[in-house]
Amino acid sequence: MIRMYVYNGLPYDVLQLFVEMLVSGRHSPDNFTYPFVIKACGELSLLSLGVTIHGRTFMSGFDSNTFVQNSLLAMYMNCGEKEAARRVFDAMQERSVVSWNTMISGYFRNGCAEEALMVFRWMMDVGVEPDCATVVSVLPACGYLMDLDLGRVVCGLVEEKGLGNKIAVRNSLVDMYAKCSRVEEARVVFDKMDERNVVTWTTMINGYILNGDARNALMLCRLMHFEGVRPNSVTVISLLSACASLHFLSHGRCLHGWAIRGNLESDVIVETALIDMYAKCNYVDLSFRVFSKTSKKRTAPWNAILSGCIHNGLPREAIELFKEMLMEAIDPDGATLNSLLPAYAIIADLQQGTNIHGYLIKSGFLSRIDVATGLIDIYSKSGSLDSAHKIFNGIPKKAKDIVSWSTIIAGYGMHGHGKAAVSLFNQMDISYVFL
DNA sequence: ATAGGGTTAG
Repeated sequence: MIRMYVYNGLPYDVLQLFVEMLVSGRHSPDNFTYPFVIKACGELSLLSLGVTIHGRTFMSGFDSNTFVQNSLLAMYMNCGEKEAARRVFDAMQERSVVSWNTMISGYFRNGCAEEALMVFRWMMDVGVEPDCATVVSVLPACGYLMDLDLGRVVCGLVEEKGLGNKIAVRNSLVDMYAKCSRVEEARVVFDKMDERNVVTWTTMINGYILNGDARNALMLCRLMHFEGVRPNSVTVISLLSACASLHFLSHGRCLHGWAIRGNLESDVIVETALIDMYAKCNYVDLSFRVFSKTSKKRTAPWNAILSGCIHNGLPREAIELFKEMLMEAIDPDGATLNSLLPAYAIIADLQQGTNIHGYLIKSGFLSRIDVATGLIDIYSKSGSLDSAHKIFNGIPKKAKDIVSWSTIIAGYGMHGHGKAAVSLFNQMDISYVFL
């Protein structure tokens, strides 16, 4: 019964049934029950319940069962508790390949790519035989860290051990090469595949875009269409960004059509990408048309329309939209402000600049270096070099970066204070220049 | 019977 709920994706019902089982007291859970229940806790990110059940497995002696331990590893990793997972892993007497794979993918998903590679190397050192899941867990970490050498080692393992039969394994190889800036090698793997799915095509298309080759990305789009593979929302988003960077309006409109036919256009991320594409093609009216149909409960489409207004020389509209956004109680984020602040720098109105300064203090966004830099630019373009310098001085010394220095120096320069600009330039840590 | 496994915007 519990298994049926797991297979049908009903983790909450799994837990309910487990509680009923405990309350009735007629049956006690065993080493087959616990993995299902622990998995349900992980899926729902119910850490405290997971810890309680971990305690129960300990009391009943099932915590030495490898299946139970592996499900605990996965549960802790799903809840972001990598230290707890590591403690379970370290205490394990017997580790299966699943234990190692869970640690590798768990570390990577929790933002610890280095640890993921460390576990993989450790696994190889102790002579554990890798499988398909090992490969698809370790390759994203290689790509993220651009560790091409290790990526090639894994590629060698795939050939040597014959792990390349699954499409997912080849897909992750394509992605790894593309992320390591080896788009030609990615293409070699791609061309050698005798079976490809929508993820394969999307990964290769995205690989070209990542490497600044939007034209080849769009070329591949034709081939994909020709082979009868239907794009999903990820594919459409990648292709829209290619159209945006090339200002290919007609191709972008065609993709908009694909999105509508594929029922993808109500996906917020797709809507956001459409708004962005139309704006970058300088058709912000079309961006507004898409924006008017979005749910407006999410931050992303607002950010896209704000930056679209700036791109199309509409700073006042951007400011109005931001006010509307606050009225609708949508939470702005760092990206919202990075899109908005240039609007104030363009209109160069000191009063309005002071108003937004107040908002940045109240909201706490001023502690972000990029936001503070945006405000320096607003003040210097509005003619208040004093205020600009005060903001600049407010940034801790070691947090100052090349952008904040350039902004304040440009401020002095544009007001004809050449000497002050040069003096500031000389105060700047010269190592920035070479970064 | 039970555990792990690919691509995602601003």
